Amino acid sequence: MSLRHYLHDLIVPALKSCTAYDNDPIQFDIPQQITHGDFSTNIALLLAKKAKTNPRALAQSIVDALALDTAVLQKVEIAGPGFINFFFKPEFLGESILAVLQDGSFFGKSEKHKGERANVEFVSANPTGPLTVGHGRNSVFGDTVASLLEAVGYDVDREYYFNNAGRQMRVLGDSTRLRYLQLLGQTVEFPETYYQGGYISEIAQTLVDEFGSTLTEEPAEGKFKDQAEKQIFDDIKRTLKRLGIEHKNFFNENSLYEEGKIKGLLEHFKTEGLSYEKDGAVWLKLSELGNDHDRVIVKSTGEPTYRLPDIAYHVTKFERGYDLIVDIFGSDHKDAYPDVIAALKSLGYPVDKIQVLIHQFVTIIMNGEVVKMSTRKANYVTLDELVDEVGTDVTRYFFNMRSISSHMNFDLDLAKKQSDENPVFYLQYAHARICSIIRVTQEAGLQAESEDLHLLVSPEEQALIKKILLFPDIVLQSAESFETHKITGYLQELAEAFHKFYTFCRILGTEQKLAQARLSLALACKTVIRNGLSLLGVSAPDKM
RNA sequence: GCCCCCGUAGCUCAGUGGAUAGAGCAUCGGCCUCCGAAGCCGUGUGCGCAGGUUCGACUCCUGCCGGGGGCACCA
Repeated sequence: MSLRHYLHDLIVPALKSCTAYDNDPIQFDIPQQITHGDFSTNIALLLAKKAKTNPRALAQSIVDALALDTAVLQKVEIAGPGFINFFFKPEFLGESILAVLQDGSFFGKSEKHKGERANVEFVSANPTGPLTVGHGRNSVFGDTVASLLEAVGYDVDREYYFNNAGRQMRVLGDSTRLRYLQLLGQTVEFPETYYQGGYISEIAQTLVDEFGSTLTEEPAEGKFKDQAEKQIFDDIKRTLKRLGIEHKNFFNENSLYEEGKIKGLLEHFKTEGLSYEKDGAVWLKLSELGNDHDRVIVKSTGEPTYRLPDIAYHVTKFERGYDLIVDIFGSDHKDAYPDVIAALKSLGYPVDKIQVLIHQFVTIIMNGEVVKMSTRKANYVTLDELVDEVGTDVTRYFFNMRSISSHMNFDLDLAKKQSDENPVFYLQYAHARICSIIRVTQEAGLQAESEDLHLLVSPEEQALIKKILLFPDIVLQSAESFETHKITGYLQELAEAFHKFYTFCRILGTEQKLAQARLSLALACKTVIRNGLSLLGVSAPDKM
């Protein structure tokens, strides 16, 4: 049980005894000043209005009603306008480290959402070219959100939605065909609007190697498209695997047509009076569902627009029984989802189970200039190239350390040149340092013992202990708010607390009982760093 | 014109309506006969502007200014 839970359970009976408390959330802050206690709550300030009394008086009656255990809490005081500040007993905090050592790799996880199933859809790039640095943010963030959800008990399916039909893919096939013909020595014009990337020629070369010149009459949508799709998809999966990302499901949009989902949906909209025909196209009456404009769902050519399969796709997510449906999009997709959600709502689905997470774009800076990226124009930096330059750990850490609502600058030159100064090394160094301490102290015949953890009362020890005990709260908050950067921020603070502990609290040369307790604390810290980095998909090396 | 995101230290960014707004990098200055100096300690007159909401606003609301993205019978 985290310290916050302890305080919550302590204060609720007191609140009920002296206010009209009806399960409002109770906030426990960690004050910036240590003189304001380990935790602080503003509950008296919030409830004073309802109770028609002044906050300090209410705080006093709450404190008077607390069933205090003096072995756990040293002091509870009222401060300022009516804050209630809690001071834990240092010896109790020291002994709490035992739970971390016992839980090991489970520490930080919980079973709050056990029995619930979640679908996290991310990447979902169509197989028209290699993943770019821009896809990196989506990929890494999505995978980490999935890991966080698993850590709080969800059964998570990672899913990749793709479309291997339509105009984009026809152009891809024809681009490959033209490169093939060029490789055979024919002079053909290669349109500017076609895929310009060098990978197209590589695919064409494999066709030359395998089939020679026998494909000159082959249609673009035959072998050319198939081969391009296969090679590109293999490439995408290989890139993702380098980042430790593996999807359980690859959902092909085409299966929605094959299984009649599209047709059924169209008929449903028609019979419900939610669609109509105009100018030879079928429109969805989104204006009646609370959105601004009606939208075309079937073009006058008879081809559906992306909205129709997107709706059908989300219907399958509900049909597959997920309790939580997470969609991770770049900001260019933000105009699409309100239409999809409105349509799903009209179909009677509980759309509050859907969480749409939109990340802002990554701005790539190369040679001091902003690079505008386009797969078609091939002026991108691939995700593979980024991993080549800075490695998996730095890539994953970097994309996770910023809030997704912020635009992100990615200075490639800086990332390459100063990778030694990347914050991820600060954490890994702390971990490697602890591993080294364990090696050296073992050689000196010292073992970690949990008998005397109450001896850990110095400021540096207490600061580190409090950080460590906070980890389960951070994991839960990060998971439920879908914010991976809370983990990276926390780990920075944890590593800082450790490095200070290391500097001021020596183990070797200290009285044996205290030395054993300190070694236990170092071990607990190692456990949390490792667990935290593991959530992020970053390695925790024993040596660097 | 409409919609979304952003504006916090020289730079990159944190900051669930709480008490004296933080970190990393950069600058300058200290600390290794002692468990890893990839570390520690010190060093800074910063919340775009103007109103409003309230006990309290970087945080919520309105307007303005500035930057990014999106507004197709493309996906």
